[in-house]
Amino acid sequence: MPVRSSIQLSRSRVRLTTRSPMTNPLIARLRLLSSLSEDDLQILEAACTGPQTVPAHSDIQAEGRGTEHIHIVQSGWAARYRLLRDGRRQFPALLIPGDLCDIDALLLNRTHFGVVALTSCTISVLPHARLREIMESRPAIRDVFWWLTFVENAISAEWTVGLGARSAEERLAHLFCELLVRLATVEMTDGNSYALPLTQDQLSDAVGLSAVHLNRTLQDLRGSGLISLDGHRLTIHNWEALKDFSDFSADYLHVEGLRSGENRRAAH
Amino acid sequence: MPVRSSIQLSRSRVRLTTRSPMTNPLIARLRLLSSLSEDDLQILEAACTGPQTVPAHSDIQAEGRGTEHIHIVQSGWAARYRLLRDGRRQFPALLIPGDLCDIDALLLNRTHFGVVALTSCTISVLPHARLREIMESRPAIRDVFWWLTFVENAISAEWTVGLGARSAEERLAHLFCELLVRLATVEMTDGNSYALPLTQDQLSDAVGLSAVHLNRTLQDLRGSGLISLDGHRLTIHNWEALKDFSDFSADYLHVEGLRSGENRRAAH
DNA sequence: CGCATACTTGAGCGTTCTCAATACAGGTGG
DNA sequence: CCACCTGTATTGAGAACGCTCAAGTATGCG
Repeated sequence: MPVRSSIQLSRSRVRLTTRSPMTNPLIARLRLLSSLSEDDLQILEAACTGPQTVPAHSDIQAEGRGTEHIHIVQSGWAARYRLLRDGRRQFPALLIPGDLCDIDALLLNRTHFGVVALTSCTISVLPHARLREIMESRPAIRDVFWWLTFVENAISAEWTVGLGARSAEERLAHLFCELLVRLATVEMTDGNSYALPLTQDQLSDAVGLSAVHLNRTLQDLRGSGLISLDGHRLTIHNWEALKDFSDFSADYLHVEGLRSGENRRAAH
Repeated sequence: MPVRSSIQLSRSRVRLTTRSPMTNPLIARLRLLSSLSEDDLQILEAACTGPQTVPAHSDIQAEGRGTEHIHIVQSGWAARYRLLRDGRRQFPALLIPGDLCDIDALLLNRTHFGVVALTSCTISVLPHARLREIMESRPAIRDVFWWLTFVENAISAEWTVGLGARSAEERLAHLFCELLVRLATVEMTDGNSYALPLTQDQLSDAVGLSAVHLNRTLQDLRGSGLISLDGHRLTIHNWEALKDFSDFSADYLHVEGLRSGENRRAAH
């Protein structure tokens, strides 16, 4: 039993050698977590058109607008955001490669949240019309997108709990745990360490703290020896202790994948 | 222009005379907000089995369990909850008649949130297997359930924003606005007033405040003349002012109903 | 080298918390 | 009808937490 255990996701379904580093991370994630066939994955990948670059700080999707595409983060970090009257800003979600920015626009007229690129991002686009076609002919894909919606919902609920009931330090530690697990599913971690290219300002909008207090909280966390954050690389020195401190459990991220599906099959 | 304007939802599709007071509130809500046919509504209503009574304070769905049914609130108030190690509790969602308690269990193995009855509730049950059958034969119903998921998601995001960026008083005022609109869709309001059967303890778990501070915040709100809360009836004396104070906009509740659907039709 | 952005630190204030006591309400049994 | 009991609401006081304002220090880029 190593003193510093490290997070480990099952990678049984992943064939690293067959994937170029430029592979769509959403596809990578679904290959790992869903039971979609290679066929389905390829159809989906083909439907994602033209990754285009969005510079940091600019909107991927403006607040209150409609859209006819789903935006998918290919590389870089983004966030859903909401501006309050007096200029306060809150991120209800942080988006990393493989995340859908605005799937809710598929059925909702307007997204009342904007999506902003926190770093320079490449974003690919999946037209609603095309996705509807695909979902019609491939029910498994439809289920996967619904599943993704549920997972997002679970993350959102967990953030609500954190903001409502956890202290600043716990909240931040919890976020670092969440990010390790989520980044691991798209192979953006290196052991217990990952690149965290956000500014403290941006982090503070995610955890609902002022930038000043975020800075101090970060120092407390560093001081406790649980993590370090130098340059923009976050390292978790003691995963078990950080998990324990922040009361983190990866359950809500549903990293174990889709329900195995006897019931679904039985029903069809 | 009345000084105290009152909230008004379009009720054009509702035929009040044809509905008994015992009608399934989920069906009532969908009749109002979705474009489901009367046929679809009836199929759905028929699939909701045996409303059963759950006493206040007991679990409708235990934390971390799986389930083979969707639980639907018929009457009474419930909440999704999450317990933290040290006993703190947070509600990521408040559930009123017509709400689905645990639709995510349809695709997720376990719900990591519990559902508790806040008052005595009647809960009806929709078996997953049956719902899957129905969704297979009635795509419109499938879309409506996905739409409901998105709306929940939007509410959850809005709560995140509130907890992260709004003051105690704004947060509480915002919740009162939200509840007015949501209750109006199931006809549980009387003008700008509604029964709010929750204890202050329960309210405090929804807005992430201590019970003591919730009490004081409530008094501030009462003192400002915007609302009153006597017995368990909440009255909003000045809807516009309360909306303005809490920066509330009903957009995120999507009370205007499903997207009109040209795109959906075009794709099929 | 200089400017802009990000990070850090200090100090004081305001909000929200905890602990603890008190008041009030509804329901039960004597 | 009253005494009591439990749960809920209210109040006070002090402490902790997180905020704002403001200054100062890195760091990176042109």
